[in-house]
Amino acid sequence: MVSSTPTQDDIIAALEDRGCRITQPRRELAAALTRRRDAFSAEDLAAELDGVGRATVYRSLRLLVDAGALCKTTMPNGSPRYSLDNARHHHHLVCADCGRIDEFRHPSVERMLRAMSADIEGELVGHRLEIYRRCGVCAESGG
Amino acid sequence: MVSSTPTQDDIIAALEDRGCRITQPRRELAAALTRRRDAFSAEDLAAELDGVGRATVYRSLRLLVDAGALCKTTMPNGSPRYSLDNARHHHHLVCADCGRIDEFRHPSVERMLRAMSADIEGELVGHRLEIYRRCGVCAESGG
DNA sequence: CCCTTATTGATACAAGGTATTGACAACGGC
DNA sequence: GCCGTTGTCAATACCTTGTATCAATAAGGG
Repeated sequence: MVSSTPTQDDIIAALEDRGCRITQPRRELAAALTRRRDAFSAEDLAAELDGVGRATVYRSLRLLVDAGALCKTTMPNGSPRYSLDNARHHHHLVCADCGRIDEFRHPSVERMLRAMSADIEGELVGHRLEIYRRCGVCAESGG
Repeated sequence: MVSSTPTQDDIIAALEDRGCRITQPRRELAAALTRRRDAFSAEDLAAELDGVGRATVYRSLRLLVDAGALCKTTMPNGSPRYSLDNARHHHHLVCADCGRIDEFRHPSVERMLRAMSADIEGELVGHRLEIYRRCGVCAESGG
């Protein structure tokens, strides 16, 4: 159970758990991920990893999202960003200005889903929730 | 105030309200929209509107989303869909199987947002919420 | 009816991602 | 420790969902 920022080994372990082979490109990718403290685009990451093919970066990102080691978040303009997954179940607090992504958990979200499932026909199979805000830094700097 | 499924005239009116010119392509597009009872992709619509350029379709869809006559929703796989906007403020109930999109309003959503805004640093500027389910039809037919 | 200006269609381009394919390398078996 | 299987790789082509550009056109106010 990973409960704080994952290390390179945590990411590798997530792949091993899924029965994936641990290859050199995946090791490089895991290392690059742990160096990133912020949210990033797949293209950014691919550009950083010179020896690794673009398709491999995309494939690995998908694997890691499926494995729960990464989160994929949508910016207000629809552009996707990836970030390390710190906690179990959470949602995303996205700064509409600087793009910074924080995870958060709030009991009201689960409460909302429970309340809705009672009133909704059919079985709930998932949800997508992003909260957009201006973060503290942007609120101060931006007028 | 449009409160049930909009007609072609409602869509045209939404464009007029924004000071847009009512052109032949936009009339055709509005007619095509009212013929669609389901959610659709922009490419589908563009393919249906033979005389209308692809760029025009995309431009008009954006206008109509901005004007509040259309909703843009994200499917579980990330692919976008458009649907007519029936009510004022609402969220989307998307069937993960057939792609059917229903609008819904539930007080718990607003309650959740209020509760969170109290606990979140910075100003909330928006949100994105989709609920994925299996609709009644799919639950019956699909085993 | 004319003039201004928004709008159009065509086309090129961009972002983000998947499919294909021949080559390669991980790793289990021995 | 070597070998064969098979997952994975890089490269590349392609797809989807748009946006930018630009010359030609048509809406609609005066």
